[in-house]
Amino acid sequence: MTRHRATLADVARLAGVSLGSASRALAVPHEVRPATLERVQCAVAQLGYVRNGAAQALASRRTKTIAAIYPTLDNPIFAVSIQALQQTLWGLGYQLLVASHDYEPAREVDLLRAIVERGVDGIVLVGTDHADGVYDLQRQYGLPYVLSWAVDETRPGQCVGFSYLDAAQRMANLVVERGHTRIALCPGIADCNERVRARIQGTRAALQAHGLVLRDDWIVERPFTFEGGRSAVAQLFQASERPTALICGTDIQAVGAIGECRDRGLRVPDDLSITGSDDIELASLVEPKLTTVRVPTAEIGRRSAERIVGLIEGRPLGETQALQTMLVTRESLKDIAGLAPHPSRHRKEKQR
Amino acid sequence: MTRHRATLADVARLAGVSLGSASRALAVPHEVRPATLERVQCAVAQLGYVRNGAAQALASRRTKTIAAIYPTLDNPIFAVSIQALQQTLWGLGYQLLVASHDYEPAREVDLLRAIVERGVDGIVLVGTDHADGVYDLQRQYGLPYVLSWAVDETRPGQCVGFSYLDAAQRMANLVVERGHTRIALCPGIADCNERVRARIQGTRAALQAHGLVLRDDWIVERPFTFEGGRSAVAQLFQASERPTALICGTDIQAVGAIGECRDRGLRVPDDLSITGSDDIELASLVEPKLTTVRVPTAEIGRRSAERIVGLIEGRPLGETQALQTMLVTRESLKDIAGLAPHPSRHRKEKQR
DNA sequence: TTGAAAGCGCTAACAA
DNA sequence: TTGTTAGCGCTTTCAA
Repeated sequence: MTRHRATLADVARLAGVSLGSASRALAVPHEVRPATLERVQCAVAQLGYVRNGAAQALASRRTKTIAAIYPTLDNPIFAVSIQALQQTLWGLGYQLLVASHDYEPAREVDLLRAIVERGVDGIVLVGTDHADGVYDLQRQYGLPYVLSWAVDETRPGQCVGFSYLDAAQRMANLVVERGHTRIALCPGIADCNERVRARIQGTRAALQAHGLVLRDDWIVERPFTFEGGRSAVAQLFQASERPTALICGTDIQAVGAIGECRDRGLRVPDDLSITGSDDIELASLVEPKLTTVRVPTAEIGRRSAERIVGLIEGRPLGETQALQTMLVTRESLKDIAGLAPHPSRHRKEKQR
Repeated sequence: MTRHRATLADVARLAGVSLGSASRALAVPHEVRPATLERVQCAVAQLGYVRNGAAQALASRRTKTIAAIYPTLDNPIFAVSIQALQQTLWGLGYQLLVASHDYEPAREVDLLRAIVERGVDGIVLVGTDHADGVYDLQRQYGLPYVLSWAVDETRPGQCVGFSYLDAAQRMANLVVERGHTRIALCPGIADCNERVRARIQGTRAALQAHGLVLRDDWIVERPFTFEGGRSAVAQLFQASERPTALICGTDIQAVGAIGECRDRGLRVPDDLSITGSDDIELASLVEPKLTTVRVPTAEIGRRSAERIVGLIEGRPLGETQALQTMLVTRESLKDIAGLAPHPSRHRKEKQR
């Protein structure tokens, strides 16, 4: 209720110590005499003193704040990761500033500039594909940064993620092993998104290894939304030649695709197998349950927090290594090996 | 690449103007001579000058940052709202600091204290039910705040939300009109959450108005997660007497409940009608599609941003009024009016 | 272990 | 319109 907040000088005065001692009592309590400490603490309580962060930041050159820039905040995969990031940072004594660029590269540069102006100790970005301005700003101001959802050998110690390439290959292998040869891909939108490109590349490689080809007109780039998945199905089914399997870049797209199939009277997986990626909680709640690849969503948030703080506080945590992903097979992917469309094939189905 | 960032003094020196002019050129460009402005801008560009936010905050007593404290960040309803909040704030020239307390009141006080220390211009909270410490801190430091997801006549101009009471009543009315008399409620967890209490109260009132009662053992308090919905169904179906309808507090719980029913071989809505709330995108993608109540999720984020900034900048936006909600009827709620449990009844089913 | 004092980089009041 | 200057509240030498 006082007109202005008590300052540290007020505290020092009331405690009968110097400004320096008061500051130390708060910052390094073990370096002041217990008696001094107590008097300061008492004065703090009495005045309801709360530190002025701006002054502290100005004098110490540390803001104890990390900024994170995401494509969007409302994709569940990012939301879960942000939640873990924030919680971990809080445990480490840092606050989290968030922003989203909605997949617009230019916007990301603007955001970053504003954030640098505002002052943060470190930055967490998503992926490796950023406008030059992003890296320029970082270089210029020597801000520590972590690229989450990424692995990049050229940036040891700055990435936290898993291999999208590997995950895509394994999923494609699984689909092929289940007997599919007419496979479509709804990978997201490749522009400015190396994760989407890795997905395409991995899928293509896996198909080629089996003597199949990933047709260009069956790569349907759509946003990472339910609607994106819906519209991919709509697009694929307006052509005469149709795939038997659709590999989606995210579970969200896959669920949207399933919904669109239902609305069109297509049975999943009988008429179309659909797979997702991420293994969000929803994946096992939809009908049919989704075959997908589990990715370490919360772990990425947690480790990104630890790593950026480690970088800031000069505790390098060693090189990063790719986190593991895991195929989760459920009902949305049908085994059609042995059920050849025309000629019959024979092959053991169970357990491979 | 310079060892330290250029300061405004550097800019002023290079431009051959005073510190004050340089400051004004950046803050109020129309109040300096065009020639001066240009020289400053030129120097800024040449030095790659970026303002020091801490110094600016210290001198001006404004941080251009808003903090928002949410129960969790990964509930889609909050994620969408946060996204809108952040985008709107960015347009108004503010940054967003976020934190989550995981429904622990004590944690919220800690977070708020840390945030106040760090320095923000205003705060956005969720709901009205907060530990005393929260309001104490606010009062003590005179921080402007907005309560989102709330309506409260005692705080004119500080709330942005809709009436949970009204929404709950209307949903309960709908369920009763469809012929249900054995109605269970999975409202969330009431402790420290006035929204959940309003839901219970509204549902109870609606039932009473129809001469029905909301049985205490059919109020199943569960977290706002898929799992919460699952476990509500599990709980209800271990008793011998069973409801014909389950009203869930969120779509997430409703989808979890549907999943649990499926796993137990119960048909929705034939064996159990299920309704949700929020009308998240998923609501129309699950099978059966969810009857729910649409709430203005993004609008709440947007308006909260406008309101908190209005409060800070002394542009009061007038009293807040409750936003509107809308019942959305889909397949998960069965019309059993006219279909008596044993004796058969006849009545037109379609289109009501 | 403590106190004194010099900034940190900027804003804003005031004077010119 | 511009320059000068006194802080904003804290951290951090340096000396005592």
